[in-house]
Amino acid sequence: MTQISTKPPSGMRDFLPEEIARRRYVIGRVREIYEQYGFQPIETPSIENLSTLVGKYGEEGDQLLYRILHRRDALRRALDEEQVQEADLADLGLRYDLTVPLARVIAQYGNLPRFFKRYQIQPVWRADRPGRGRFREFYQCDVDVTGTSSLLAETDVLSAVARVLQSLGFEDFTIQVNHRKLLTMMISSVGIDLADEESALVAVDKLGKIGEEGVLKELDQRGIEGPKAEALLQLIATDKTEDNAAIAARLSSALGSDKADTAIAQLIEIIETSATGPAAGRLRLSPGLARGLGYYTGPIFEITVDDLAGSLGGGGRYDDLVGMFGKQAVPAVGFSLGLERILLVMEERGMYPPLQVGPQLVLCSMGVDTSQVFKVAEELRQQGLRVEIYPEPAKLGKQLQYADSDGVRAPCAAILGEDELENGSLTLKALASGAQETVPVSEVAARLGALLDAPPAD
RNA sequence: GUGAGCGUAGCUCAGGUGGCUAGAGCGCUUGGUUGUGGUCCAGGAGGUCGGGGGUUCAAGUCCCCUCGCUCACCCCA
Repeated sequence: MTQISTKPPSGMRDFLPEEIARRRYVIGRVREIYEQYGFQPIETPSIENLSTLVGKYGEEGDQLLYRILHRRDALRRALDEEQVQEADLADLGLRYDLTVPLARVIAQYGNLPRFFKRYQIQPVWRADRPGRGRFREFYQCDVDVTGTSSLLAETDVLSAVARVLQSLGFEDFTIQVNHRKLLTMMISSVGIDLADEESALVAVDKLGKIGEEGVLKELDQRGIEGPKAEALLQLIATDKTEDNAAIAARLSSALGSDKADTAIAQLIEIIETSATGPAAGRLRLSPGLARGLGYYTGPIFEITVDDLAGSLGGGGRYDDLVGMFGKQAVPAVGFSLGLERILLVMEERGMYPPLQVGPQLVLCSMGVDTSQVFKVAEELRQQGLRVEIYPEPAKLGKQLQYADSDGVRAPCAAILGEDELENGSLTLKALASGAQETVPVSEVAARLGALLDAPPAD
């Protein structure tokens, strides 16, 4: 093939104006509400030192990091080494999430507020295989609170994301809640070796998808003996009639340890505190919820809706991550909304309001000098209108057709001919109804609304 | 990484068992209509049929390889 491919790389996308309008609408809501909850925006570089990223996400995550080769001489030197290791060839990587860069920022700057509440909406990159709602470059919308172990931070973060979804029109989401320490205790209480913890959790996490039979089979494949697997499944399996209090009581008596009770009490406190906010009634104790990322230490969360296999977002407490940068440990909790997932579900459910970003008015002209046309356009723009000028001489019909074509979809055309120019006026034409009116240039913005509302002329 | 399916015009897609210059709708464009579009009529442009190889007198069609995309699994946002 001699032609150069014009497609973007697999898993990456171009966004055309229509798509941008939808993305901006959602991002706008997210920002508005995150700020209402007192979070401040930050941004960090797309590229981090590899040492910042490696070892934070578990083995699987390390595999999915996009690595950036050394440049020029450094690469040549690395290639000349006797036994070249993959690790020697790269020193930088694209960020895999927004949480680790935040932890680096917290460790780096000593003068941040004691309770740093930040949000961050930027793309991240993962080298895995694209699928439905999965991309190699995708946006996350993170909120985090650092510097406090108070469970109010959890409540705040969960309420903020619940409010975002609510304001976008979601009525049916569930926030699943679990605790990392509870998972560990469940694993050990049934006699599974802690070395198998991660493996067992992956299997357990699939309960909702593959059912009890499926989980038992999967646990067996992972070398966990039948009786232990059964016992673990007993702990995590819940049915819809079992409410949060019942699940909590059951786990407490089954595990019978103070540590377990502490974790359970934390989750209950989060749920109870949230009861007066937007997350009320949405939180559900899910003993099987595991989450893949390695850095969580306390409560963990995930938001799901029934018609999406994955999640709309997830988060949790990560009290040890900042300390991994070799400085003082700082407790933190955060949540990440997946922009692409939200957009996918909204698209499928038709949840977008009408969004208009193109020109409100296309200025069409007939036999008028371009400098005059431009002058009039500027006057309209000064009135606050979004104005596009038809740039070439053409028949009026063609200009009108263009103004109403896909991808422009201006609600109105303005006609500037010799007559209008002479009178300092424009002929406005509402393109949907055909209603038409000649008005002074200075009054176009004021008259436009009424004209667009006018009944169709025939 | 595993399994299945699909790649024909800018877009959505037709093209039984191989057979003339590869089609339709939409879109684009010219004219009918020297300042009124979205209807109608007549024309026009646009395709290495994803790429490479093979079988054949003959391949969009059959076979092999390859690339890309989609769906499911895996994992995740």
